Amino acid sequence: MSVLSLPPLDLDTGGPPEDDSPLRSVSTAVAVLDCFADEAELGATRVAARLGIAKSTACRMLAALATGGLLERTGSGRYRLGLRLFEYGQLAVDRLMLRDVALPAMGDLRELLRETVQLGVLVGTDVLYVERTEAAGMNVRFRSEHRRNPAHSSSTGRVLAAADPALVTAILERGLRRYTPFTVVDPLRYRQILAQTREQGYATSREEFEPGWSSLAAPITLTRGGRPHPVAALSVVGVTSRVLGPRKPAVVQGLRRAAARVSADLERARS
Amino acid sequence: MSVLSLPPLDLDTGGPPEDDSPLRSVSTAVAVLDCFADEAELGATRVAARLGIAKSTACRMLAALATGGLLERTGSGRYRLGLRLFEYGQLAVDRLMLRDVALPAMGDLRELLRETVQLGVLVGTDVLYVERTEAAGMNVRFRSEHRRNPAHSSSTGRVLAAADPALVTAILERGLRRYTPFTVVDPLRYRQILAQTREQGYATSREEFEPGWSSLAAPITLTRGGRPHPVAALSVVGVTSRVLGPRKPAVVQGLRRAAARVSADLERARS
DNA sequence: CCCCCGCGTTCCGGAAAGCGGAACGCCTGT
DNA sequence: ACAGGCGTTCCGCTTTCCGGAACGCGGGGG
Repeated sequence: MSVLSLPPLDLDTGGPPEDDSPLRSVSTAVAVLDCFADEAELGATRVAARLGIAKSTACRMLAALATGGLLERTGSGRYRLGLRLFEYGQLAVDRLMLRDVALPAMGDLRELLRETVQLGVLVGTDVLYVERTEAAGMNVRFRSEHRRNPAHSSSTGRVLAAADPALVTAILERGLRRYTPFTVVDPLRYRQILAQTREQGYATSREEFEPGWSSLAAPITLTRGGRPHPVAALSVVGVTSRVLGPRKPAVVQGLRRAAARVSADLERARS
Repeated sequence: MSVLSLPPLDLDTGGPPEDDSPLRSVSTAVAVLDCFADEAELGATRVAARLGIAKSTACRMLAALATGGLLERTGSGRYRLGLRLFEYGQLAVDRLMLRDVALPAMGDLRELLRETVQLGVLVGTDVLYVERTEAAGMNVRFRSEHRRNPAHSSSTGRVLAAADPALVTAILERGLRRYTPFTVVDPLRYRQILAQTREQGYATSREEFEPGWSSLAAPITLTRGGRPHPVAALSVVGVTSRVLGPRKPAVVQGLRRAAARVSADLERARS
């Protein structure tokens, strides 16, 4: 089912050892970390092979990262991502002062619509979801393969791109990859959709990333320099007939109200 | 109220530039990251001052970490923790195959007791909570200052230390710091409590970390080498009278059942 | 309005640090 | 028992990185 939705794969991992920057050791250390995005456990030999560096170098990198707490040793001498990364990651999100502000509105919206509600921000040309409240009764916290989306095929990405011409350029340069038969891959059509998004104040994505699933998104804005500027987006995702069918007006209304509420609360929180 | 509960502060940050390891640049890069545990935004000058390194060095470190995505540039030329850290952190927790397995049981337990339920693991001599379901109706996701606890004063830490003599040694070496008038700081009494924890199969902490709040914890075990070995713990935290008063037997029973269920599910998941 | 201070960044030479190749134990699977 | 693979260590050469000083800029005070 979700075999189609392979994660977009990080840029330039697995290729040559990396180059374009000072501090070569730090760059390779980051590249080593990146190796663990794909595999849960790695040893020095695997890492050395993937990055094209000497085994001894890989071993030192792993050891250094482990003493720093970014990696942990598993019993068998291999390594995995360390829990200190979890702490740092939580701090990174906390400091956006976004999740805490948005959670109440997200909970209410989920209750109102009985659908999954997501809070997404932009990272590069991808959308990263920093919080999600699941629709169904039970908590199935979102798994890694659904934590990041290409911006062009998600409603969240569109609502953010609609107000950012530079981002649109970057997205088009990267190319509109097709994920389903419905994915919009024509640049002209994509720009039309963005224009429509600007007019409406919300965006939709009809089964453009995963068959059967659609989403709507509304921007969370922050007033910068007099004009409201989107910094994140709230989105509702669900089975197409449930979110884009007869209930669509209700979904849109609830979504826009929730996004407006979060925007106001965020404005207040950033005193 | 929570002024007492200062986070335990990471080891060896803010001192000399770090030393005991090969790969000096990587070590200092990690030290640079650590600087951001305390402050949300930092520039080259501040970092250089904190670590006792040259300003130029700090600048290169920041730039390298930023190109790696571990840091992000804020508008004014300063830096903050990057969202890639959030991704790595989520991956690190996902790969424990713990949170997903535990969430259903945690939700049920919260419904049953109407109290906050936590899932904690050990990192060094601290307890790190990787998931928490809040008691009250609404989601106030746990803030950074309550995401990490010293192991000696928390029920979770005791349930984990009860089965790990080496950990007890480490905890005692570090010292039993006092947080409230009720914190157990006598090593002998601490060992007695651990013995009692071993007998009972669960641990308690009566206002030993924050006045008014107490907790109970039960171990999540994994059979390794024939014997069950605790790898995490479920805990219930609430106002003392509500969790250690007349309801205590019910809390203990629910907690133990939930922990047993998670242990069984975890055993099954690690096929 | 201009100046000055402080910041982040860049440049450069000396020198220490890290890279790679090969050798060493250890565990596993046969 | 043996052999293959792993993570780790050692060592010399060379590369890369550190620190100090200079640069450009932006903001706040005179």
